[in-house]
Amino acid sequence: MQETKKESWFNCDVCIFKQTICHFITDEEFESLFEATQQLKFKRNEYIMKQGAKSDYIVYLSKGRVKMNSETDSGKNIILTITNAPILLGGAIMLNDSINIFSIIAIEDCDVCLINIDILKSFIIKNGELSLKLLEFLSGMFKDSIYNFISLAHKQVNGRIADILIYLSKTIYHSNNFTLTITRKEIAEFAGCSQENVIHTLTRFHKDEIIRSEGKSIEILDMDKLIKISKIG
Amino acid sequence: MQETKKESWFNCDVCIFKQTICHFITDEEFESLFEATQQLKFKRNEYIMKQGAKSDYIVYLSKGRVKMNSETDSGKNIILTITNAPILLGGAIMLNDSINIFSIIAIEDCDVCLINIDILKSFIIKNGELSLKLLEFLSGMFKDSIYNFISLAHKQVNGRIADILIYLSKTIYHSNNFTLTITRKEIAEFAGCSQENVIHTLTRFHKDEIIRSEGKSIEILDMDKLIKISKIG
DNA sequence: GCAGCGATATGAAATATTTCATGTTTTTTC
DNA sequence: GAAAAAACATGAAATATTTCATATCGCTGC
Repeated sequence: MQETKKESWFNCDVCIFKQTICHFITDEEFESLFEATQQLKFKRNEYIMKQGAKSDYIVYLSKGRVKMNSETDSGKNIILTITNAPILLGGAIMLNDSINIFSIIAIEDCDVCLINIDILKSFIIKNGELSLKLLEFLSGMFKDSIYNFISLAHKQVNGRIADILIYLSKTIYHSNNFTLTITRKEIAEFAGCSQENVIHTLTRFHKDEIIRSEGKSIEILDMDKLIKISKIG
Repeated sequence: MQETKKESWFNCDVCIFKQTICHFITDEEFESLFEATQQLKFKRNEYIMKQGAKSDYIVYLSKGRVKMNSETDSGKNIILTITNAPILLGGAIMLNDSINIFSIIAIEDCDVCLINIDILKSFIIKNGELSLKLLEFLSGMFKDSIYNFISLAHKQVNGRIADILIYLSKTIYHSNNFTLTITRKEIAEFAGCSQENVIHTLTRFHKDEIIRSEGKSIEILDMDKLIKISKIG
């Protein structure tokens, strides 16, 4: 992890967070927030936010993809959801607790700004409209994790793998033909089943010509069939 | 469901929501919010908020207990969490969407105030500190549902039933000896397994003298053992 | 107070999933 | 470029869970 100088690394001109917040605060106020912000790069599998740790910043993910991960004492993981930049990741502030109940981990190389919560809160207190706007930003990831919860609880493995393939295609990679940036093990953690079961299911979908699966490369051949499997569960 | 006159039903003097919000808004502002608020009573199994419906209010549960429920097209249910009064239930506003992705259903007779979102938002815009306070109120239910998600994903049925018994004892009924206000079927929907599996597990815990189970009456005999089962999963 | 319905309970058979063992392929490190 | 490690793949056995059939108990409605 490499700490960088201000504005010498990320292209702040196209930053959606900056564009949004500058509607509500002055340039001077933005400068004070920016001075307190850390711009960092994370490599795949590095922790952006650590479960169990205290946290006094929120994360603006300007580039890359992350997973929202929960780990048991015995080292078992569950992925609550996966998400794309650009996005604001609230972690603790979202759930009103200073201790993170899950980790946020890079699944690809990521560009991240760590934004000081106390300064941000001081702007929120002065400008209530800002809080509604930030809430708008912060809620997406939780919604997706609730959809995953619902999938996990309602469906058998076929339906869950179908859900995940659809989610990856439509929301993460924006293509029916994509190169995975997560392993089969991570897909299993996302689906709440064993790695062998994921591999068996992907193989069966490949044989049924629903997908074409060649290592990390996945192509959705029959989205309608996949959606049908998702619905059946 | 019975609509009632203002202040002729609930004891508003002890209302935590009123006490809290009156720190941030004037009596006149409170009056205008109150005039737009509906005070309602719900019986067990009545819908306070309906999945798939639009919603322009948030719910203050002043008395009773509710479940946060998701239903599939085929009628299968999952309970994301169960919660006690007094609590503020945000539904859509929490996830920044006007359509509810889950239902809130009474599991006992409930007293509820439906609070107009637009009026509340107009206060938030004027007073940013209020938004932080409301966020504090609104996040608890989601946090509990995330804990349930994590339990569901990490653990086998024994561990999940143990988790639920602990949660009911410590958070819902505040006693090691309680009368259930949910059925075995609802416990199964909360645990994401079959009703027979819940009954088998409760019977086994009864035989192992971890709990005493007599119909709706449950007593936790060995909380340490239950916690151990919860940890093992 | 009784009949009917819903909830609870039990145990066995069927199904879904995990675990295990082993091998192959791909990626990473030196 | 090669060796080692990680990821992927396969199939069978073991385990967890659901489904099914049946019976009993408790609650609701008339």
